[in-house]
Formats: sequence, structure tokens, C-alpha cells
Amino acid sequence: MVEYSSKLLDRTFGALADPTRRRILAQLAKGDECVTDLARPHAMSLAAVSKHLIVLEKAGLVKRRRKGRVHSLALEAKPMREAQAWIDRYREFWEGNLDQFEKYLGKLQKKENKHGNDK
Amino acid sequence: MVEYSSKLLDRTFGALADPTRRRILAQLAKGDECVTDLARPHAMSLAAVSKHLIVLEKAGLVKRRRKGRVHSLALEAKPMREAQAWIDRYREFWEGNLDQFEKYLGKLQKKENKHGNDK
DNA sequence: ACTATATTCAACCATATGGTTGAATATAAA
DNA sequence: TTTATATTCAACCATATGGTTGAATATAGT
Repeated sequence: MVEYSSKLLDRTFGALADPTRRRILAQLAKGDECVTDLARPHAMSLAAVSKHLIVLEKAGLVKRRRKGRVHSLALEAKPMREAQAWIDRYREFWEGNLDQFEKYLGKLQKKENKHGNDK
Repeated sequence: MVEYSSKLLDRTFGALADPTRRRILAQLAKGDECVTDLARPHAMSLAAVSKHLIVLEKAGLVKRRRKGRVHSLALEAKPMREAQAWIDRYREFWEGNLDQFEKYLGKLQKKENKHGNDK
């Protein structure tokens, strides 16, 4: 069962809306890395990258594991899966397979309303 | 060939990061609608919804067609397809099929750099 | 103990975002 | 022509975002 938390989708899509953060995800897709290594290829301060990592962390897209003074970042699957699910079902519906998505939207709407997490 | 414009992905994911806009897309998935009809179910001013529509339009996710004073909004496929492609390939890579995504990332990186549209 | 490294924190800045209200514009209907 | 409807525009507000720099904190190495 995929969970549909509006806030989680907000944060996930929001995190993906920045090229630096997409690139960080791409870096991590090749393997876990620490903050300094992640920051190196980006043309900005370490503190700026650190902030991007916090955004990714809040979206649940990466997980941090401290090893002494070094923070090792690793990808986390779930939020991306849910973002993908949203788009997949949206397209399934829109591009033809109507009934399924209509049901899905109903559920989503209810959840978003019920939890009052509409922004 | 999918096109990888960094700015387009920024705008697309950015547009999807708001629950009102996701709901508008859901409304439009059931069929074209005008601004007033789209606005009705949302607990905010018409002007606010109008602004959201402009965001969706700039992301290319909806297309506007004026019929006299009524603006009819319709979904547009391409940007959503590209957002989906990004996530799909990211996950393909990360969850096992390494070689393909590595190539893809190379191309993406080049495009994003070459066009200098990195924010 | 001292020094160097890894990371965040805090204050600051400029611009973006998401909302409001009231006026402007364009078209439709009387 | 007058009035009503559809939509945007403009000004404003509060908060968020993405960056900076310099200081603070924590751990490692000598």
C-alpha cells in the first residue's frame, strides 16, 4: 500500500525542483558519500550544500549516518517511489485508463483533507 | 529522444510541489475546464487559483485556449513525461541497472552544463 | 594540549512563493 | 449602451528559498 501524504509529496517534489539537489541524488546513486565529497563538484559553499542535504533529508530522500565527524549520506527509496506512483497513476488515468485513477484520486483527496496537511 | 532541460525539470517538479496545483491537474485529468470552474472547489480567491494556473502554464503542464472571455485549460503531456523519465531512470539505476543510468547521467550533466541553465 | 578537519549554526541578503484585496480589461448579455 | 461575468493585474504582506560569510562544535591527528 502506497501512502499518500500531501506534505511528503510537497517536500519530495520540492526537493526535486532544484538542479543541485538532483545532482546530489545522482552522485549518491553511485554510492554513499560524505558532505565534503558531495560538495566538491558544486560551485557553491559547503554550507550551501549542507542546506541542500537538509532539504533532501526532510523529504526523506536521503538518510544520514554519522561516523565520527564524517556524515555519510545514503539514498532512501520510499519518497521517490511515492512521487513516481503519483505521476504514474496520473498518467495512466489521463492517457486512457480512466477508472483506476478516478478511484485513486478519490482516496488521495480524502487523505489530504482528512489529515488537514494541505500546505 | 527525451529532452533534458534543467529549467523545465525545475519548473515541472516545482509545479508538482504544491497540493493545490496537484489537485488542479487532477481536476483537468477528468476533462478541460475554465478558470472559474477550476477555482470553485478551492478555499482561496480566484486570483490565487489564476496564479497557480500561470505556474502550471509556465511549466508547460497545461495549455490555455481562450474562447471569448472564458479560458479553457487542458493538460499537456510532455513535461510530465520528462519528470517521469527522470525518476524512472534514477530508480532503474539506483535499484540495480547501473550501466544505463550512468550513461544517462553523463548526458544529463553535459546538457545541464552546456546550456548553463543551472538555476 | 594543540592543530586541523568535518560539519553545522547564525545572521544576513536578495528574490521567490502563495496568499490577499481592489481596480482594470475584455467579452457577453440585457 | 448599460450591466454583468470572466479573468488578470497591481500593490501589498508574510514566509520560504538559496545563497553568502564568520563563528561554533565535534572529532581526529600530532
